[in-house]
Amino acid sequence: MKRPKLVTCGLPYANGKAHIGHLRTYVPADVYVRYLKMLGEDVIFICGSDCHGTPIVVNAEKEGISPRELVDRYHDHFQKVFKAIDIEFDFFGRTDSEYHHVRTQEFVKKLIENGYVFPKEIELAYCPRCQRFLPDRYVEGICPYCGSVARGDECDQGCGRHLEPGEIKEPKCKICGSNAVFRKQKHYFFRLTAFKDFLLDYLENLRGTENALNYAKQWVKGELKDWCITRNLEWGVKFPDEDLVVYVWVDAPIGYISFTEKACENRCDWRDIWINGKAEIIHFIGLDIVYHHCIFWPAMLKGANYALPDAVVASGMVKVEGKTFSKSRGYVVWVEDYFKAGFNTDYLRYYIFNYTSHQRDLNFSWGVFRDKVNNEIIATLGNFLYRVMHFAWKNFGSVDVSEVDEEIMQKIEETRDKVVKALQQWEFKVASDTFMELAGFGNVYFQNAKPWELIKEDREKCLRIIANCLQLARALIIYSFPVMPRTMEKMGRCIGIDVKSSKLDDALSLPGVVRLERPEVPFEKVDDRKIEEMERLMMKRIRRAEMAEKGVKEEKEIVDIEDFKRLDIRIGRIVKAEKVKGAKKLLRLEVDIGGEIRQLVAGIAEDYEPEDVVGRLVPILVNLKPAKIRGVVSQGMMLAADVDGRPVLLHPDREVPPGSRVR
RNA sequence: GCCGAGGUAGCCUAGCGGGUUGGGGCGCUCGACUCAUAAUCGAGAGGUCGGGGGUUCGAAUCCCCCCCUCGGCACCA
Repeated sequence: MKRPKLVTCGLPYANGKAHIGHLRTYVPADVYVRYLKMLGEDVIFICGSDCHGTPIVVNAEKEGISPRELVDRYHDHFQKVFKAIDIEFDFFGRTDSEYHHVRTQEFVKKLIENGYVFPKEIELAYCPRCQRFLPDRYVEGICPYCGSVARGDECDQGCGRHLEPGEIKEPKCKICGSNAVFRKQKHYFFRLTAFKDFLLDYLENLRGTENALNYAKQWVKGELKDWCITRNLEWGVKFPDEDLVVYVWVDAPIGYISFTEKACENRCDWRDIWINGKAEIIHFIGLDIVYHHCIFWPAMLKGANYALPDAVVASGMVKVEGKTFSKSRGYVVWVEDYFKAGFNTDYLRYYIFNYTSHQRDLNFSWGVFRDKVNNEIIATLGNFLYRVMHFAWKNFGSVDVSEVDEEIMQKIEETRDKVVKALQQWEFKVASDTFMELAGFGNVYFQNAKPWELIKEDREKCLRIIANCLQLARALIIYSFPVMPRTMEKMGRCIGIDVKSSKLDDALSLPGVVRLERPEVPFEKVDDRKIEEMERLMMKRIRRAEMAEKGVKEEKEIVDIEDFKRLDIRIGRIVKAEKVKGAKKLLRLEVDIGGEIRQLVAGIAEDYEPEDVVGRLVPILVNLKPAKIRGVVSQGMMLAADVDGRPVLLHPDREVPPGSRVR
């Protein structure tokens, strides 16, 4: 009997909508689990909402609702999303439920009992008006080193230094804006430092993706610090005998245990998995939470006498159209957007699973999405399935597939072996490329065998060819089912396979007589107009975010033509340019504005060299009140486009005399 | 700044215990075919292997320096 497996996904934080970054972890995990099941493994797949923590409390407050109401909303949302995209957890729980609190408290008590938790007085920012202690990200003040505006724990806009509690000057509460004070308070710490040797040893044997393991090993070799595991909040799991809750990163991973308990009800004993170590535990996470899963979590488990994870599989981060994923800057693809577009959900599953190595960053692009769907899924895989099934149905109706060429069976078996091997190495792109290659092989075979000619001359021979092709099609449907379950279930029906209950090895056995139904077209093409629409939606979102960030209003107030006429704008020719001493952004320009040479200062030195601009025609606002900049008098202003804060020079469509008016 | 991952043709990538002309896929060009969703099949063009230096008879592959991208840096999920 093989060791059963428990597969988990990093818990989505119930504070925002599902986006493509979430799917980057969940889709491959789901596909992996489906393959395991088709390999006959006993596997439990769990996940759930992470419901605690400060941001949820603060956001709920902002909206004037309770944290639970906020969590309800996103918990439901995620469940709907997962259902819609065929991510099938055996259990999807939530960390604000009773059973999870019970499990967490028991866990923490065990840590205390084993001597791994100790109290310590620390100084924390406290807002007298809100009457509460403030997490660092809700404290704003002045950096004692450089004088910039800084947040509680780091001078994020200035010198970048890490700030210790109590260091920041003039602390203010970011929520209500009033002055904060520092107060001492007793908190509890987890003795992470006691686990250094254990972790070094453990990480040597932990399996998973290298990006996670190397990163964790490096951290542990350095200095570990004990870890504060309590917070001043009402919302969360109560810390035993204190008016504090446990830190969300303590209780969230314990969700893996409490959700397993629920998933195991009437099925198995969760203790076999989490206490007795009888199952293999595999965590799928995003690269951003490696620290918690490879360091905190194993130490906690060890400290509380639980079983340890066997593998941590970390997915790379998602970029959007080449830019760093950012909700606030608009570089985000919500799963809802995708649903609204009405695309087959299997496309997105394939795209995410196949786009690049699981460990690498995935650069989401609607254009690439369209190409992959139209050229790979449809042209290669879909076309092979359809041309074979359609040909067989139209010409024969039923085909005896009790005998298939050795060459074909070998190819099918090779493909299975390669897929399985790739999965074991978490090389998901390789796994899916492998069955796509089989589809390519099928197309070549069909093309070379020319059954459409044979049917006229040698019906028997044609039938043998088609039997071979049908066996290839069966294999393809089975092998690609975990990635594209919805479509492959449909295609399976046309060819008489119940894929849902199939095993991978079924592709290696012969079905006998296959009765064909009129095949459905497996996939609809992705339309360019739809893609353009999605791109426009994203551009709109990005632009709106940029506006909001810069604080620029959509349009300035309406002005009279007379107001505009007051501005004297002319085309001038730059006749001389040099850098302003001591200023890296400034150039001193001499500009011919039509019989008169003006001196002005322009902030373009970071983007243009003096010799690049001499001779150029540029628009100049000549009646601007003169100003002294860095000791140099500027009699006017050169106009330029502002692109992300960088100047881009403007010039007339054709040569015009200096002094020409702009109106 | 520190740590990790990465930088190979327009895009996705293989190769990285050094060794015959750096593989594959998409796109592109040309040709073939028509069973099939203008799908398929064949051929071809396209690369200073991030930059520079070094080791070597020989480097994408080893060493040094630099540049760029992404993630993390713990009381922030």
